[in-house]
Amino acid sequence: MESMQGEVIYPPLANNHISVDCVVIGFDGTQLNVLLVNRHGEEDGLAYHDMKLPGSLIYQDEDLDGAALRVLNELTGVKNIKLMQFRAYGSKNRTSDPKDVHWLERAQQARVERIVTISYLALVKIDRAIDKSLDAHKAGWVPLNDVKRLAFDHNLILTEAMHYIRDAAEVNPVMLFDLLPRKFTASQLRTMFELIYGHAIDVRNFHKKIAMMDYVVPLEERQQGVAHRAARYYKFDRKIYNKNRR
Amino acid sequence: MESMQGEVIYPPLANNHISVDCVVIGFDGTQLNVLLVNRHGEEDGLAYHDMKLPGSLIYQDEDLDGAALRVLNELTGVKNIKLMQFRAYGSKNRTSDPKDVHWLERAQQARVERIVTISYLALVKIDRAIDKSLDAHKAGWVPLNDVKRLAFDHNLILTEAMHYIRDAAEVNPVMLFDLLPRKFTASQLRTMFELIYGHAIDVRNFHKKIAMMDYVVPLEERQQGVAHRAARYYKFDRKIYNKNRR
DNA sequence: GCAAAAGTGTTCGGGTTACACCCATGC
DNA sequence: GCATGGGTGTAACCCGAACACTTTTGC
Repeated sequence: MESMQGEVIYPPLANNHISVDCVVIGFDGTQLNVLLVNRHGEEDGLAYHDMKLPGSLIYQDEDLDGAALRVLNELTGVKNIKLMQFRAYGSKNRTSDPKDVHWLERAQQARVERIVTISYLALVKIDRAIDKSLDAHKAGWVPLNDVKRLAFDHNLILTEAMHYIRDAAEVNPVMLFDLLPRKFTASQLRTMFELIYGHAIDVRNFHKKIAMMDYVVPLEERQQGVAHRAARYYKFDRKIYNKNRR
Repeated sequence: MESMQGEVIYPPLANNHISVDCVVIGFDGTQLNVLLVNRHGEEDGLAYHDMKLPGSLIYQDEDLDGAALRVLNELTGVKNIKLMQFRAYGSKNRTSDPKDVHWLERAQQARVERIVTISYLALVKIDRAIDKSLDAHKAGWVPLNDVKRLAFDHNLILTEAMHYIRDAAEVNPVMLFDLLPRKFTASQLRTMFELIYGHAIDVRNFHKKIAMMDYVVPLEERQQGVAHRAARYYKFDRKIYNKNRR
C-alpha cells in the first residue's frame, strides 16, 4: 500500500481481500503517540490529504504476522518489533467511502472489493533512527489527542487498540516497558501508566511499587541541567524479570 | 462448508479466501465440551472420518460477526449467541494437508488456495433443544479431554481459545455464567471455575465468595433424590449485576 | 450406620490506599 | 528566595489463603 511511486515492482499478492494494519504506539515522555502515514489523493477534482494506519495487502509468500512485520520494517527499518494481533475488521461497509475505494484502487492498481484487515499492535520506543526513516516515508508520530479523521475505519481500530492495551497491561504490565527508552525517570514511568490506565497514581505508593519490582533497577545517573532536583534514572532489566517471574 | 448434500444453492461468497470458525464451549455440570462437526471424506482411496470446528467461508452480504452467527444458527437453531472474535489464523501452510485441501474443494466446489480464518468463541449452556438440532447436522459435544486430531489447524485454534477464555475470565469472570443452566449448585459453579482456571478452589472460601456476589442469588429450591445432603440451587441475576457493577 | 457430598468461621499475612512535608536545582 | 518538580514513611483496610468438622440424605 505504500506505493505512490508507480513503477516499483511488488511481489505477487496472495489476493486482494486480506490486509494487515498496524497500530504502533510510542511514548515521548509526556504523551502517547501513534504512527500514521500520510495519504494524498484527489476526489471530485479536489486534492485532499489525510492520514492512515500503516498497512498492506498480504503477499503470496508471507503469513499474517510476516506481512505486519514487513510493513513496519519498510517504514521504520526496525526488524524485531514485538507485534500482537488483536482483531480482524471485516464489516461490509468498511470500504464504502468512495474516497477510500478510489485511493485503494489507484494505490493497488487493481479492482478492490471487500477487504478484511487483521490489525496488529506494537509498543515501541520513540527513537531518532526510526524518525529519520519515517520522514522518508511521509509518516510520523501523532499525539493520540491530536488524531483527526483517519482513512477507512482506522479511527475505530485505533480506539479498540487502546482498549486492548489497557486490558492486556492489566494482566501483564511488563509489556508497557517496551514504550520506554533504556533510561527513564520514575515520573516518566508513572506518567506512562497514568496515560494507559487513564487515572492518576499516588506518587509515594508508586515509588514503593517501583522499589518492589527488582527488575526496575535504579541507576546512579541523574538528570542534568533541570531547574529542580534532578531525578534518578532507572532501567528495565529483562533478565532479572525472566529469572524471577513467569 | 456445511455441505454434503450437493445440490443446495448457496448465497454468493464474498470470495474464497476468508472464513470464520467457531469454538463453542459448553459445560455439562462435570466437564467442558466443545462443539464439533463430523467430516467424512476419502483420501488415497480410503474413507476417513474425523472432526472439525463449525465454520464457513463468508458470503458477500454478511460481515464477519454475521457469518459466525449464521454458522451457529444453522447448526443449533439458536439466534442470540454471544460471540467473541479472538484471533485470525492465516499461516501459509494452514491449508497444506492434501486431505484438507481436497475436502475443502469438494465441499466448496471451487479451487481453494489460501484461507485466512477468523475464529470466534462462544460460551453456551448445553441444552436439549440445541442437542436435537446437532444430531441433524452430525455434530455434537465432545469433552475437551477426548478431542482427537482435528482438521486444518483446528487443534491449535481450540487450544488458543481456551487460553483466551482464561485470560478474559480473569478480567471479567461474569462471562463464565453463560456456561451454566438457569439453576445451578455451588459445586457446579466451583467445578466450572476449577476447569477454566486449571486448579482446585477451596470450598469454604468459595462459599464466602458466592455470598459476596449479590448477583448470584440463592434459591429455596434444592436437589431432589440424591444420596447425600441436597445442594441448594442458585441463579445468576444479570439485572442485579448490571445495576451494581460496571 | 455408613458412604457421599454439602455446608459453615476464624485467623494470618501481604498488598493496596490514603495522606503531607522536606529536598535539590536553576534562574 | 522562589518556583518547580523529586523524593520519602506510616497506619488502616481489604482480600485471599489456609485450615477441620458437622449436616443431610439414600441405601
